[in-house]
This record gives sequence, C-alpha cells and structure tokens, in this order.
Amino acid sequence: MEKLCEQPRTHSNCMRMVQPVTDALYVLNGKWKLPILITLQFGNKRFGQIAKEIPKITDRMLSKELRELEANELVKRTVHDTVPVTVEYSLTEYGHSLDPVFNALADWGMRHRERIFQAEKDLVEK
Amino acid sequence: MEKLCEQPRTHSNCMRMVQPVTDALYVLNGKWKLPILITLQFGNKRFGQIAKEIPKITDRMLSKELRELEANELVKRTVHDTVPVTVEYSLTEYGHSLDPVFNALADWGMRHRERIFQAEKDLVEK
DNA sequence: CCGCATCCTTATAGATACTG
DNA sequence: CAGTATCTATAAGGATGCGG
Repeated sequence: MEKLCEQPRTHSNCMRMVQPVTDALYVLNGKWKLPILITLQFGNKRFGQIAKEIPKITDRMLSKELRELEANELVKRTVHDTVPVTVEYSLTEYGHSLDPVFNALADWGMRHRERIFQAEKDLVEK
Repeated sequence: MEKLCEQPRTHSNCMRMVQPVTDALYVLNGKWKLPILITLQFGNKRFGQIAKEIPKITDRMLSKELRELEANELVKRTVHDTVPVTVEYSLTEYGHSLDPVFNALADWGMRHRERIFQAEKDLVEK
C-alpha cells in the first residue's frame, strides 16, 4: 500500500494524510484508550489488573472505554463462569495491528521524558 | 537508548511502557493536536491555511491548541510585519521528532479506513 | 478579510457510593 | 470482582464581536 508519509509534501498530500489520522482518532478518541490498549499489548488482563497498571484511571472510565474498544472490535471481552465472576480482556488481531503506533509513541515518550514537562516547569519558575 | 517494546512482556515492562505513553499524551492531549501537527509536518502554514486543511475545526479551538503547542515548544509562531499582519506556524525540531509517530498513525488509519467505521455501520443496521 | 477573545451551552471526565 | 448510578467539575463547541 502507498505510504503517504513518503510522498512529496504537497498541499494535496497533506490533506490526504490528515484524514487517515482523523479516522484513526475516531476509534482511539478518549483519554484512556491508548494506555488501555498498551497494557493489553503486554498480555490478557482482568479488569482490576488493568486498573492497577494505569495510574489514576477510575473504574467508571475504564469500564466505559473498554466497552467502546470492544464495540470497535479492538478488544475482546471474555467472561469466565467462576465465583465470583472474572472477566478477561485481550487485544483482537485488529487491535494488535496498532502495535507499531504504540511502539513509536512509547519510544518518543521515553526519549523526551524530561522535555515534555519543561513547559510546566518554566511556568512555575516565573 | 533502550527500546521497551522489544523487551520481554513482563508486568514490570508493561508498567514502564504505559508511563512514557502517558507522558507523551500530556503534550498531545487535545482533540486537534495531532491533526494540527500533521498539517505542519507538511510545511509552514498560516492560521487560515491550517483551518482549511482540518475539517470541522473551529477558529477558537485552533487558536487555543496552537498556543498550547507553542508553550510546549512543539510549534513555533512567527509574526510577519505585513498589512494585514500574517502569522506563520511551523514545527520546531522537537516537533519534527514526532514524525515517526504520525507516520505510523497515518499509515494505520489508511490501511484500516473501512473497518474503523464498521462498528457505527453495524449499529445503524440494527 | 485574519487572528483571535468573550460569553454561553453542551459534552466529557472525575468523585463517591453502592450492588449482584 | 467487576462493574453502575448519581452528582459535580472540567473541557469542548457555537455564536458573536473586535481591532487591525
């Protein structure tokens, strides 16, 4: 498939690249979608486990965004008939197709960790 | 530098990968940040040009998010002393360091364009 | 017209308590 | 354990105005 990012940087190509990103954000939209998907990239998890691994997420938001991810077929929800009931979440194959995106993002976040929060430090110093 | 995405998928490595993404989202947080940055990836633009290339963005949101991106040093704002005044926006070198992330995201959006909106179609059909 | 700023409404996120 | 219900707080969006 054609790679727009390797095409000449014309105005027309710009418009054609913005749309795919807008489309992607349609399913990734939501404050906690990416952290949730990344924890699941590392293996199947139960509701409580995901909550523990994402700092500051609330049960309500985790529940809500998991249901949206499930509706978009990125995440699979499996109920185990135990007492008490346990629910396991996993990435679908489609969900795993996002791996390169998350790896690029995590790599960037790690490389620029300090600079990311520089603006806030600058504000505090003033 | 170490690449977490190539490390064993232990619980501990998961926690260490979620944090960089959370950090990255700290500066990318906001509905229009990515579309704005991508239009600027394709060259310097004026306010009105950016607005034209991002479907449905309002002037108010564009103005607000551009100022946040500028505060975070991802975008540079240059005022040209013309009549009427023109303002040019460009990516900083730091801003361009996000290129691999956007390319990965745009590539994914293009490959999965149809499936992204499948869930919505399913709902309408019911 | 361009690049915003202000006011107001709507949508989304968070806090807390509670249940099968 | 895995969520829901209710309420409050914050963020996004629309309409309009304004100086240059």
